[in-house]
Amino acid sequence: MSLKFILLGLLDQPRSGYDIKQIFEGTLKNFWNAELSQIYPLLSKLEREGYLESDLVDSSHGPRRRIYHRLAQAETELFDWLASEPDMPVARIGYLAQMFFMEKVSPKQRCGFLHRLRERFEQQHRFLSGLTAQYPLEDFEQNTPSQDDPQASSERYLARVLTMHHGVLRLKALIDWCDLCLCWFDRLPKNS
Amino acid sequence: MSLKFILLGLLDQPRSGYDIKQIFEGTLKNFWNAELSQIYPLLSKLEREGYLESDLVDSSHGPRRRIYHRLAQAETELFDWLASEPDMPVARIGYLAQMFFMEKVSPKQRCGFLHRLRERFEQQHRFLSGLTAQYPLEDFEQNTPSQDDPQASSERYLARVLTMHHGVLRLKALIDWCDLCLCWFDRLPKNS
DNA sequence: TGTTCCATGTAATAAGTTACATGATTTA
DNA sequence: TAAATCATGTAACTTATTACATGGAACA
Repeated sequence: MSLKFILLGLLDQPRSGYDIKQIFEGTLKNFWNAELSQIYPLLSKLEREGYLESDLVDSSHGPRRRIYHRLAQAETELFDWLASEPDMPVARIGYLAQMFFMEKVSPKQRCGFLHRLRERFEQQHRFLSGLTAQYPLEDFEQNTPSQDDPQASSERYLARVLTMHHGVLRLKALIDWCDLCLCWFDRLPKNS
Repeated sequence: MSLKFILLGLLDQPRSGYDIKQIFEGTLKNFWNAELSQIYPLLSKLEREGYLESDLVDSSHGPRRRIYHRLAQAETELFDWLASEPDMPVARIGYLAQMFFMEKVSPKQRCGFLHRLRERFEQQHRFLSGLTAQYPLEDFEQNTPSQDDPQASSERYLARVLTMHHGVLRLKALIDWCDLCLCWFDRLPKNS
């Protein structure tokens, strides 16, 4: 159900399904993803249900594009979703399921697994750290210049910058956890 | 696909679908969940495919139970899964999707949302902290007594204790993130 | 006698992935 | 001329959720 609201949220300005997929690939992929084969049918369903309208627009450099824009009903339900309870479904963490049974394999395999896991976390952490460095929180300070345009600039994007910080803090904790695991696995006799 | 291996992993001793659901509710729910309506059909599919066998056993206090046990093929594929790459599908974090659009609502609603989120993390963190306290890592030290029984006790469960620590560290980071968000939202003018 | 727990299943629906099909335009 | 990118879709399949159906045993 969340994907519906993500699409409605991204249509704060008119966009095509292809445009939306670019946004998933570029910035949203840290906390959500959707394939074009899921986006296109859902957009047309939302149009049938009265959330959206679309126009076919010729493109200067490719085939015609179907550009969607959102209607009043979309904004109402979007705001309801934002004001409702935090969406926290059951976590499904595949690598932790593997970890749960990891006692079954050799110490060498256990450590190999954790090193590979750590390296992946490390990569994502480096990427997100670099990204957040480009948007310092200090720029959102209230006694900063450019208070003349209350609607534009800084305030509009604070929430989005904070979503990046979520990844940074989370990944740091997961890297620490890998180190904790490697540390304790090493204290076990190597003959099991 | 992970659920298949979780079921195979849990069948290190003979169990029924109902037994397995109890384990999900009790300890696995921190990183996975499955309903009985998913477990029963998958168990019978895995039996058809030659991973499992089952027997109908009368119960002293209720209807007869179908008890599954795993076969050689199950163990082979289970070990392959454990030695393979860490299973890290695209994260789908609904509350972060909400956060991404949170600029659209009032500061009061934003903070309400984050306080509710923080409270949920706090609850889970308290629960898992209490649980890990019952299984101190020090008990797994290699120069500890009871090295006389190498197969039993401590070593067998270290990986499982470490999966709990994953939750503790992760939730601590998420609580810190909520505090960071609340701190920076408070610095914004209250009139938007 | 009603509620909870034990126990196993099916059916319908929703959400997500992979594969397939089509065709224009741009770039190497 | 071949490959990559732009652009929109359908079909088949897998995974997960919710609702439904059944019936015995324990307990209050």
